[in-house]
This record gives sequence, structure tokens and C-alpha cells, in this order.
Amino acid sequence: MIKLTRILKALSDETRLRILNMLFERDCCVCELLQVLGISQPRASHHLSILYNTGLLKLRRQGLFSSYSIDWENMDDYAADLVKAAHKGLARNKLAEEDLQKLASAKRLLPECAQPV
Amino acid sequence: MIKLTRILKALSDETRLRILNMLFERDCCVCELLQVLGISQPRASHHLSILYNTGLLKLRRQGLFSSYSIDWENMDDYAADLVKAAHKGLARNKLAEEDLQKLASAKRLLPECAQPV
DNA sequence: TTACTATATAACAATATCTTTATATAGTTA
DNA sequence: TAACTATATAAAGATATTGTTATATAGTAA
Repeated sequence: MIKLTRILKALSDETRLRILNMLFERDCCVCELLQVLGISQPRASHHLSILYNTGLLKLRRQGLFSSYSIDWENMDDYAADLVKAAHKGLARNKLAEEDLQKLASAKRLLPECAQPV
Repeated sequence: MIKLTRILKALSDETRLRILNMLFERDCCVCELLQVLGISQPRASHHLSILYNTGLLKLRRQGLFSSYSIDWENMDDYAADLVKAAHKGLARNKLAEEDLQKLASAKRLLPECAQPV
């Protein structure tokens, strides 16, 4: 129950849903998330840590850069269902769509910054 | 986005998940929920109002009694997915299982108190 | 080494959520 | 009508969450 509520709480925030929406598109480094979301770095870092600690994201560090992606492999079945349903709920959402457009032209600080994990 | 986060927040609470779990079994009147959950009446009422106002439940009043049930008909597709996934996440949960056992023997104050809506 | 950069963490204020206690509403029964 | 019952709502304290500012960590480059 605690795990389930933690996952639901992790999903219950606009910023974190926007992050997940972007990671549905492809994995991203923090620098890209910052550019697109237009929020402070500690704020992004905080929300990423919540998603990460809940087991929804995995992290690949390359030097100074951190690339996050959705950790489908280690996620419980129901958790994957929740993430997919939340993503479905973002369909045709203005903000979420704009984020993806910005992501397409976001500057990657290093070329290897957002390659598949 | 606001609707989506409201639904996720509504699901992000143990008491409300227990209520939904019971309503997955069958619709219940508040008196039954109180017996099973073992919480105060205003607390149950408060959580029911959150689920109701988020559009996840429907209500049928019969005199003094209120029967709640999951409002599948008026729920968005993604919302139904979220509710089902949350329910899936309760599988084999001790507390949720005990609730259903108690529900089976909960005393209905009126025979028509928990008939299908 | 020092300076710089990307990200994480800590501390704190602002806000939201949960629970309890008290009260209101509205249907029922006498 | 008055008394009673099931449920809802309001007020208020306790706790949790969010966002900001400041600082730490750790990799890179000079």
C-alpha cells in the first residue's frame, strides 16, 4: 500500500508529469529538462529525485551530466500501468505538447547527453 | 492537466484506496464503509467527497442512506485506466484483503442500502 | 593546484492535505 | 410537532509537500 501511494503521489504533480511526458519521448539530461520546463535547477533536481526514489526513473551519469529515463524494466506491472495511464491523460494537453516541441529543439550540451540508456 | 493531477491526488491516499477497493467489490453505503474502515464518520465523508468531486464516484441517496459506487460511465478513459491500475496495485495487500472480508459480513442497516445503482 | 560547470542536497517559508471536534442538514419515527 | 439517525460541512491543529535560496559535491579544464 505504501509503495502504491508513493507512486501515485509521485505522479500527482504537474511538474513531474511534464518530466515523465518528456521522458516518454526520449531520455533527457537535466540540462534539457531545465531548458524546456523553465524552472529552477534545484526544483527540477528535487522532482527528479522523487521520481527516481520511487523507482520510476533510472539514471545514467556521464561525467558532469545526468541522463534520466523511465525505468520500465524494474517497475512493477501496475506501476507501468499507472505511468502509461497518466501519460494517456496528458494527451492533447497544451503544456505537454509545447514541452515536446521545445524538447525537439533543446540544445544538448554534449552530444552523448541524451542517448538511450 | 489539472483534472489529471486531481484524479491522481484523489488516488494518492490509503483511506481512499481502501474505499475504492471496497467499491470494486460492490457499491456500499457510508455505514458499511465506516464499519469496515474503522474511521470516524466525518473522515469517511470527507474522503468520499474528494472521490465524488473528482468524478470517480456516483451517489445514490435513499432516505437517510447514501450508497456510493464507482462511476465508470462518466469517467474518462484514462481515469478508468488509473483506477484499474491502482486497484491492481492493491492485489495481495493485507489491509485491502481484510477490508473485503469484513465487508462480506458488514451489517447493512437497510436491506436496500447497497444494491446496484 | 585553481576555476568552472552540472547536478544534488539542506534549510526554510509558503501552501496544501489530513484528521479531529463541533455543528448542520435532512430524512425518519413517535 | 419533537426526538432520533445517517451523512455532510466547517473550523482548526498537525503534518506533508512545494518552491526558493544557499551550499555542497564531483567532474572538467586551465
